[in-house]
Amino acid sequence: MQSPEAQLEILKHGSAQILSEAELLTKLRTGRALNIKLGVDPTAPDIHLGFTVCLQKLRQFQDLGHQAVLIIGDFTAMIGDPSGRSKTRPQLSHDTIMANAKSFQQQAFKILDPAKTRTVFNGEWFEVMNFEQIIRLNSRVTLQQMLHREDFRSRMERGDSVRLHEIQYPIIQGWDSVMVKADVELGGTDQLFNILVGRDLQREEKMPEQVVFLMPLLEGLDGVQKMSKSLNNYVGVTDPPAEMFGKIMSISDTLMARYYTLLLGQTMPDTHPMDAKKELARRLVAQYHSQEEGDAALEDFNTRFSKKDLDHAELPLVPSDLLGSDIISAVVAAYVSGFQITKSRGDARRLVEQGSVQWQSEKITDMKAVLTFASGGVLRLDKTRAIRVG
RNA sequence: GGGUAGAUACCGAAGUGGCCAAACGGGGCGGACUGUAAAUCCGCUGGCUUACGCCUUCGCAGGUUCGAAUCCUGCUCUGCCCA
Repeated sequence: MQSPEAQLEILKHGSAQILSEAELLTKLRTGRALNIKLGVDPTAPDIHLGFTVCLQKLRQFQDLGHQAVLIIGDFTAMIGDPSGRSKTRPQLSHDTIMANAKSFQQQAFKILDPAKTRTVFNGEWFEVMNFEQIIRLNSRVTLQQMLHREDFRSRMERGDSVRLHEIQYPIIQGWDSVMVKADVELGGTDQLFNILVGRDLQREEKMPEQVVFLMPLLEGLDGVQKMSKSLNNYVGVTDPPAEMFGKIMSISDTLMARYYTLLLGQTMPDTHPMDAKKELARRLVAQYHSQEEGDAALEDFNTRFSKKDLDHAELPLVPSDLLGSDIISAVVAAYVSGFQITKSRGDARRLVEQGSVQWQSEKITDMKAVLTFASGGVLRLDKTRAIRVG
């Protein structure tokens, strides 16, 4: 095992903030395997690259001989966190959550070492709590403390509602830390407050306090807002190779540098930005699928977009009898059958009108055009999608 | 419980009887230019229609009117102030 000082050096890389390094060093010096906590709410079955930033760090801890404690928030997920502006999150059934948790773990283990991971569900201790215990837990935290939290404060200033149970979230999360005796809690920078509450609770329980270990938040594909499902700017770990590759190719150059450090832990190579981006995309596909699929995705991207050779690209096959003979119906059918995307006829008409649709590399802008979709022909729909007539 | 302001399309926001499928901004999509980058320019952005046009939509349910996002009644939800 590496010296505590060396470990700290390794761990610091890529982190946003550690409270405090001195405390962490002290813990590392004890020489025992530390409990490194990371919590997740299994509200969706798949995870995205944003979350892997923390998972990678956790893996690093494991490689240094520490114990990962992955907390699946089955309890918290079931309540449904209604934060966010407009809609209340649908409450999930226990079955859905457990299914999500299962696929979540599967994906997390693409990064984590299962041998050094303890997975626990927080329903284990919360479901059995009675009201008295809950009140008692609540008595440990002040309202002022909770209201100081940035996102609550700003929501109140904006005049948005904050429901009472939301201010319990930090407490719930903090109690998790007590239950698993966390030495370190990992999280994004937006977790600072929650993790600090964990420290408070641990102190009250006369326990050593956990170190707060924050990772930067990964920006989503738009390059501005943090990667999240609801903003639809994410790359899912389970996205098919071509899609994953394509999404990465669409990011800005600035963002690419960041992805290199946060997702690969490396600096961006000093090549042409486009080559650097292809390399980034290839490696991410390789990591979450396989080396071969990474190479294949790169090759396919090259034929499709760099050489603009749709004829030799891998495209979904759509039987000609589904397409009909008018272009509008064909486009709609191609979206549904090739990509499971529902477009209205108006959408399709717009695409045709605006010159997005091509049949056999010829732009079709006349929506009255009657075409024969011969087998093997390529129908281009938009920038990224095309189908082959089967 | 009392008072008061509000609920408009993906989001923000205008519109307060007909000229409203609803200004404007953002986002999204498409085109040109590119490196599926950035920047810029142009177009589109409820459904059906080649089109004329038709249909559904302005929190929900009723009502007034030739005609309602706009007026009336009730309900639901939210902010703020008071208790």
